Amino acid sequence: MIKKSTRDSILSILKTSLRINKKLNDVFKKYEISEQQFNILRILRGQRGKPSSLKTIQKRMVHLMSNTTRLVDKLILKDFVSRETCKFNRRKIDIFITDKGLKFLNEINPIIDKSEELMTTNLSEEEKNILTKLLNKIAV
Amino acid sequence: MIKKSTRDSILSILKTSLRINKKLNDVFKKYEISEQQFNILRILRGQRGKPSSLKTIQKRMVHLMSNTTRLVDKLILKDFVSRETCKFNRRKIDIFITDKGLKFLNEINPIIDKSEELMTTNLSEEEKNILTKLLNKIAV
DNA sequence: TTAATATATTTGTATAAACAAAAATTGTAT
DNA sequence: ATACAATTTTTGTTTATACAAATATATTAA
Repeated sequence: MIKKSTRDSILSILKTSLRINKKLNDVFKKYEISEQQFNILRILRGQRGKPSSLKTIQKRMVHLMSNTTRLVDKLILKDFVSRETCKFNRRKIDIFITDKGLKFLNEINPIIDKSEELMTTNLSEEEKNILTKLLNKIAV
Repeated sequence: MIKKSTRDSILSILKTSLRINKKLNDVFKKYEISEQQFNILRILRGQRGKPSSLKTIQKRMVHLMSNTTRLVDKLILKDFVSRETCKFNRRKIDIFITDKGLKFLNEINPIIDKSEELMTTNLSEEEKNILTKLLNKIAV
């Protein structure tokens, strides 16, 4: 028999995650971008000019799903990233964020940040830290 | 500027949720059922013989997505549920879990439970309770 | 050098999800 | 009774996801 505390905590994680995603997606939708595309942009910005390969991006993505290729395709259509084959290893694809991509990111990022702050207003600093610590001990 | 504690806690929730889902899906996959189908079966079992309408199921589902119809279609193919139009309101569809469905659920449920216990072994009872309490204060 | 193996990306395909619109039935107001 | 609105479910369509197979390049070993 499963413990009530176990079921409750697991279920709370799943449900809270869905609530968070829902709120974030409201913002993403307004800006006509998907969460995954947004995450890729952030990963690329973090590179500060250095190119990323698809593999690198994929490893860092929150949702490690399969089709980074097709996500990048969409970002290219929007002119948010550029893609060229790596000079030193032609198997690799170098992906960069464009100025337009950076500009877009700088526009939407504070809104996401604000949304995240708003979602956690009911928690103190200390509580957020405890929460993070506890979560990191789950399903490792 | 977003607080580190905020970003960390939100990201931890999303990532932990993905880890949990991944582990659960390993079990579901082995039993050739989807998480959503499993959830529907559990909702139906909770009715103890009383029929559920699609609407009721949808409201109780963790992922409140749209296509309960097609999920039920799949459960019917497996003979896990049955469907008939409600006698009193012909717009409604009465959905029941079958004996085969119950049997299946009783088989897979303890495995899911065990998996959930395993995922939370690093937390004490008290920690799990704290976790649940903190999560329920987020994105409400 | 050649063959075999490993790595990185792309493509194909099958399935699921999101969303809107349609269809069927019921309830309500005039 | 009729028209109109509300409820419940189904269907259509577009997009996303998961997974496997294919392709291209690089590395290693014989």
